[in-house]
Amino acid sequence: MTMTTSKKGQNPVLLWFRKDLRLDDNHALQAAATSGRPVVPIYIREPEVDGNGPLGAAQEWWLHHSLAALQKALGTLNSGLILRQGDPLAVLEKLIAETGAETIVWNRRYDPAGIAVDTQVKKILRDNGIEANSFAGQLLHEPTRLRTGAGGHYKTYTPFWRAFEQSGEPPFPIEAPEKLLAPNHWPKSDTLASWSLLPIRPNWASEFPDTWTPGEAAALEKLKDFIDGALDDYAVGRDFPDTPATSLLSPHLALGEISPARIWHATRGLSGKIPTDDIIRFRKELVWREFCYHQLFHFPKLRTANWNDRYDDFPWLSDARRLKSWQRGQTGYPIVDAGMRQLWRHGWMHNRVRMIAASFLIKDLLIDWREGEAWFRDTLVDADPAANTANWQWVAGSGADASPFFRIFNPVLQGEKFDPDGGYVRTFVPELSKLDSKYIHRPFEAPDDVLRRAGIELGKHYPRPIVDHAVARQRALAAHASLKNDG
DNA sequence: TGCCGGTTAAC
DNA sequence: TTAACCGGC
Repeated sequence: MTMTTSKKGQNPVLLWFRKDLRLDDNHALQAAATSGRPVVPIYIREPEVDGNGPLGAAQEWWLHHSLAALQKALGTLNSGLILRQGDPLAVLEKLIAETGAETIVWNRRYDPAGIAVDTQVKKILRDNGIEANSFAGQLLHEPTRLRTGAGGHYKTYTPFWRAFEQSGEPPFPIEAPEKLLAPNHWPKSDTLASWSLLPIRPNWASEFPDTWTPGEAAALEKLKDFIDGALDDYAVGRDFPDTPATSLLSPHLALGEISPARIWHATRGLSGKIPTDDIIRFRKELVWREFCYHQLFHFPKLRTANWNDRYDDFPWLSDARRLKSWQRGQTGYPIVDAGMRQLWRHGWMHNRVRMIAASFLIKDLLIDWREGEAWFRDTLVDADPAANTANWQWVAGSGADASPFFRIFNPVLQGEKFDPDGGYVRTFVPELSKLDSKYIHRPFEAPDDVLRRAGIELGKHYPRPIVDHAVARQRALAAHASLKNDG
């Protein structure tokens, strides 16, 4: 049968994948699979919005491999994945014309640019007689679901968490379908290689595969490993960057290779009916993700504007040299440099170290948090439009329920507290690997003979601190005090 | 999900 | 001399 002879009822359903690159717990997929019609799964590489690519470079590396994995997984359902690029509405209209589709389904996304696109697409397609249906599943609950007693949105985490807990269990995940009906005629697809998502020269992602396996299968495996292992010590272990105590699920979540509902419900029943401290702690992190989307939904400018406009007059410094030192992990503070180099090598940084590195940029260097947000967005494989922006504002003090600005991390003390033996530093700052643990977080205070024995000449093998923390702290407090005191 | 400096109390 | 505590930033 050819396209032109296909009868009504055999018109395919377009299944539009976005940041939901999975078969498990996928409601749009479920709707397509149970429609009784052939399904044409598609992925559209969308153009830049707001002068920023939708994805940073590290996440494009991930996307490449994730799409390859999804293509393969769809193959096991006797289906496939059509790749197109361009303005989504134009691409969809073309695909509708090519396939005769009368229905399109997708899972909702919650970043402002995505919402704007989807709202327009849905309206225009519906005006043209196309059935366009969207589904939930990227969050545990829709960002509009929880309301304060006064009917507004939450501005602090603890009441949000309480309301979340009291509002009932998140929906249970659904299983992947076993089969999809293939169309009689597959539309043309771009090749994945033609999108050039992988870095070529220099290949800064060369070590990513040692750390990461993108794709749904690896995500589910990682979840199982975490539940069976590290979750048991999560509440304490999560703060120690040299300990494998975190889930490592963030990049999988960021592109929707695994659903938060799947994760949430996987943590039940480990120790009877009552969740342990470790489980609660972990679930609270999932709910922080929800809280970040809650903020972004109700304050769409979150990436570019201070949530608290009191910070609009903050006297940030422009300092390209120091910004570059921070980006390259050459600040002279080992815990900061280890974190920034882990970010570059693995596309990921341990959460505790993210806070330390972010505090250093904002408070020790007085560089605008937006510079940090942009760098993380480009280099993190788990970059998320809500979490990345909300968390930078959290450190800066400008965000919702943010850390007070006067909470300034001392990078030496933080290193000594959370990386006491310096194992994390030695891994990512190898030039310090032979330094005594006593000085591993303060090489600038090490006696000459200690440095000599470790083969280190400060200023040559490893930088002296680019700022004196005690001085920088005072400068930061003074800068903060210069703001109008209205809250 | 701080740090700092001052005070107090025990030795 | 040091640990514990506290207020201020």
